[in-house]
Amino acid sequence: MKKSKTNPTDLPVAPLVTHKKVATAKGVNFFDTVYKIARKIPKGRVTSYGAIAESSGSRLSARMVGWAMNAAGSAKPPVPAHRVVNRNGLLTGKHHFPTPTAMEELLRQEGVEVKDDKVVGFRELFWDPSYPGTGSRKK
DNA sequence: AGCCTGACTTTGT
DNA sequence: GACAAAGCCAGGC
Repeated sequence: MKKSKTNPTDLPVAPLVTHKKVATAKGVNFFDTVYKIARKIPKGRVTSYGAIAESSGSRLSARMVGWAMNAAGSAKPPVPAHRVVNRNGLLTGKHHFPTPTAMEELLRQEGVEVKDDKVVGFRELFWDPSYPGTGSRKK
């Protein structure tokens, strides 16, 4: 039971990038999908690339999510990439931020405690785009 | 046009 | 429990 995208909330399609043709020649922008989901992440909550990837269509493409985030810096509206961490709750992408501390700083501002580059209580703060109500992990 | 890398994840040994 | 390999898609060279 993981075939349908299950978009409980029919959110408007992202305006996507204008000045650039943003990848994907297939019609559906993987990036756009990722941005859409990433923007849905509630404040003070975090999610994993795999969760986004799964909601995007395939969790196998978790890497692409990270790649998309890389482009997210130029995406509008800005994507809260700081709320996206790896499955370990580790801020793997912090090095890609303008500053190596920007990510954890942002998380702390939202009430997320970060210890040793990893989210404290990640399991509790984890927000699954497919199960926003329960907020629990599928696993 | 082809090869390599990349902010991940899962499974197997 | 740790290490290695495979799979996904896209971008850069």
